[in-house]
Amino acid sequence: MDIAVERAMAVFWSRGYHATALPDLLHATKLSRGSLYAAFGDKHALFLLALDRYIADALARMDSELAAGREPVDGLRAYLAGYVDRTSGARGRRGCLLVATAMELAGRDAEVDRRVGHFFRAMESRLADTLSRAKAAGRLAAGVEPASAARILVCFVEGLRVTGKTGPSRLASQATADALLDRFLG
Amino acid sequence: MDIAVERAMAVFWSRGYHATALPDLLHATKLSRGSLYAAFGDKHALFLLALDRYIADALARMDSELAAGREPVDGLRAYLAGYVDRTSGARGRRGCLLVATAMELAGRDAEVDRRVGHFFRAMESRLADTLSRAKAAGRLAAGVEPASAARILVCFVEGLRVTGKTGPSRLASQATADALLDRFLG
DNA sequence: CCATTTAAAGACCAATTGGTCTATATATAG
DNA sequence: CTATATATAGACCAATTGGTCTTTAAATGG
Repeated sequence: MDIAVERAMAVFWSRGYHATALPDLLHATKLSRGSLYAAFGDKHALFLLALDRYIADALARMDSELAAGREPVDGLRAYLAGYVDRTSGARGRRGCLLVATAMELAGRDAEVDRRVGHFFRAMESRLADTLSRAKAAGRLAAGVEPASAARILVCFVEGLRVTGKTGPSRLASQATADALLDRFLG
Repeated sequence: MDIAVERAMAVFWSRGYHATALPDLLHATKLSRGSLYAAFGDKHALFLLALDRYIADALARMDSELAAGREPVDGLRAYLAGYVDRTSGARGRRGCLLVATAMELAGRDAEVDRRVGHFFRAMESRLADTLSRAKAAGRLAAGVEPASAARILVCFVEGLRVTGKTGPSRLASQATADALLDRFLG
């Protein structure tokens, strides 16, 4: 049933929660109505599974980009490059399941609230760790605090996902990300 | 009919486009079904009017915060403080009609695309102008380009709107905004 | 006070929503 | 080969969707 969650995730990702109708999910998962309800309960439960998978994928990718064995500054560059890639052109227009969900459902769905909050905290703490390692290696500019720089980066990349919906060019986005990182590096 | 658009805006703002049902709009505007359709055509047309109003309000506020007669750095501080206020606590949880709309409808609704694109361009150009004035006054740190700093700020404030859905504390958000601005100032 | 426009109330519509259930087909196990 | 479990297709459901239309009430202008 793993593949069904992945396919459902793709539909919710492209259309959002409310705009995804049951026939969309049946078509994407190639499941019958009965099988889908037997396996997942209802639309909302399936959505939460899809969201969980999306979050797990994002955090796993982050862990590999910011791996402890790597040069922290290289990790940050790879992390930002990944976001630039995912927020430019057609991939940018597709958007982000987590940001779309936060805007559509957070504050009205406690299960979503928990997941969104957890994701932002997890992202921020990984960035703060990496920035601390960079600072210890003397790679950060004077006066840059890892904790607040991490919060800035979280806002920046989530903002990239928003502006990315207009499908900006990769070049412009990359230059913007580079300019921000340059402000942090010594 | 101005007040009706304003009330409709408040509903779309709180619930999003798809989750707003006609009875919600009728209740909020205190209009009858017939009157609403006679005045605005349909749900989608009313939504676009509400979005236009939201955008006009945001740009007007920005023009006053970043007024040409003012010290540009003071303007930037006021601008960021406004975002901090609107993205913390309960106001943060309410979210942003423009960001929610971008995530929910951009790429599937050409009228929305045009408006979202216009808004981001307008915001970026206002910020770039203000940053240029700051640079001319010698208030910018060495190596800070107004154009890319403006794009960074657009991403940052839109990211604040996303993370704001978790209702963070005003203090933390303000400290983050201050830390970012400090990276730009000499 | 009357005539005319304007708006309100709400019946009504077909289509769609998420969800259940039954009947049929298909595997699978013995 | 047969018995049983599993999944399919799709009928069916009440509720809700956005939207129209008619009837009644309320303003408004003369």
